[in-house]
Amino acid sequence: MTSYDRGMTSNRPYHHGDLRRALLATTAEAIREAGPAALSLRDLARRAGVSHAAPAHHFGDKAGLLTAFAVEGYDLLAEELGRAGDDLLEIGVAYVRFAVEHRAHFEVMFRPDLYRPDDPALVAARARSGATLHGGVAAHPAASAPDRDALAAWSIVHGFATLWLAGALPPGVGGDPEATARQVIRRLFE
Amino acid sequence: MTSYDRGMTSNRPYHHGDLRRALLATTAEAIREAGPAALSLRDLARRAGVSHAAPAHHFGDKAGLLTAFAVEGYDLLAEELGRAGDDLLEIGVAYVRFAVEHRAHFEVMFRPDLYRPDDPALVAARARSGATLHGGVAAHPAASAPDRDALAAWSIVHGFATLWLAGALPPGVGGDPEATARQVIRRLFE
DNA sequence: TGGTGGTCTTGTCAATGACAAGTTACGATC
DNA sequence: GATCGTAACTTGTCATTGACAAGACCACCA
Repeated sequence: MTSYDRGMTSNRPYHHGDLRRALLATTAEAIREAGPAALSLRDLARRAGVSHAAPAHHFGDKAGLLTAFAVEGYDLLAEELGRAGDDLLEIGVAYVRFAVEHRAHFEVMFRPDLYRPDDPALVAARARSGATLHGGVAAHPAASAPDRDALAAWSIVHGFATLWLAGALPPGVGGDPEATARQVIRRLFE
Repeated sequence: MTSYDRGMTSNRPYHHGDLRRALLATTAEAIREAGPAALSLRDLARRAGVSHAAPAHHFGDKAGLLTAFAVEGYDLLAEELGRAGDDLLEIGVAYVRFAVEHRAHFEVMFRPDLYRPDDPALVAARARSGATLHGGVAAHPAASAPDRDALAAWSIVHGFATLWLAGALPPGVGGDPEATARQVIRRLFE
């Protein structure tokens, strides 16, 4: 029970302290529970224990909040991809793992109608994670046509992750997305 | 200019005649303009020239409308995939073409949080298009591991289509999604 | 100590989804 | 071709939401 969980008549301080960060965390939680379509600024405010207009102060409007959320997602993705090293297979697996573990971020990132895709911070963050992915492809020994290979690799991991998150895969596909993804990606290298 | 384009004080008949179909068509139009997030039942009603509560009569609620819209999408997809014949490459191209030409349907179909994925009509329609896709993979000569190959093929075309629709691909990727998709899919068969 | 600006609140408005209750007209049956 | 059942559509209403305006609070620094 943190300070911003208290009711409004309590001794909760007027200033939250770190409302912006708290709202982004709560956004992930709310989206995980009911999808991005059901996200409500007022619900976020209630969860954070602040007034209904507090979120707008930090993000302007709903699109502003989701823009910041997408930036956070692209930064996280770049970090995870970088951690995967130079092996293209492992980078692909890391991409799928990111989608599964940070599904809320992933679901917003590729829905540009929900935020402002032209926002400078967003463009920069997207470029960073794009460079990381493309770098992994270029380092791959079998890269005869880097551009096309990068697109094929990105497509297959993105498609798998998307279908997994949408629950569109048949029940036969087992419970471990990473292991299944590894099988599928390997198909590209045979 | 059909009868339901007239204002409410005109001689527009009380009964629309084919409101259900008209609403589904208008749904595609509205989603193409502003994405599924901005879809409004009342806006659909205004476009169709009926009262704000008319859509609910045919579809129950917003999720009901989108369920019917997704069913329509899966039926269309099965039809287009069937038309592509037995060649796996052409089936994949047809999948991408469907996503681009019917982007509104495609964007709803893979967003189960927007509708009722358990609806019997939807389950049936999804099974139909799934069978068509899987059948194409089984007919492919190089299918050594049909399940994994089907998943890889579905992933790569779905991923490409999704990235294309999201505008996530770098500007270098040209203006013709079908031709680009063909290159990418071929990568699976080399 | 006094101000200055960022943080947050209260109040309000138009728009929306959902629901209830009433009205209109189609079509089957006699 | 009159009657009646029922489907199609309307009007009215309510709680919720996003956005905005105006003001209250408070940390920080001169």
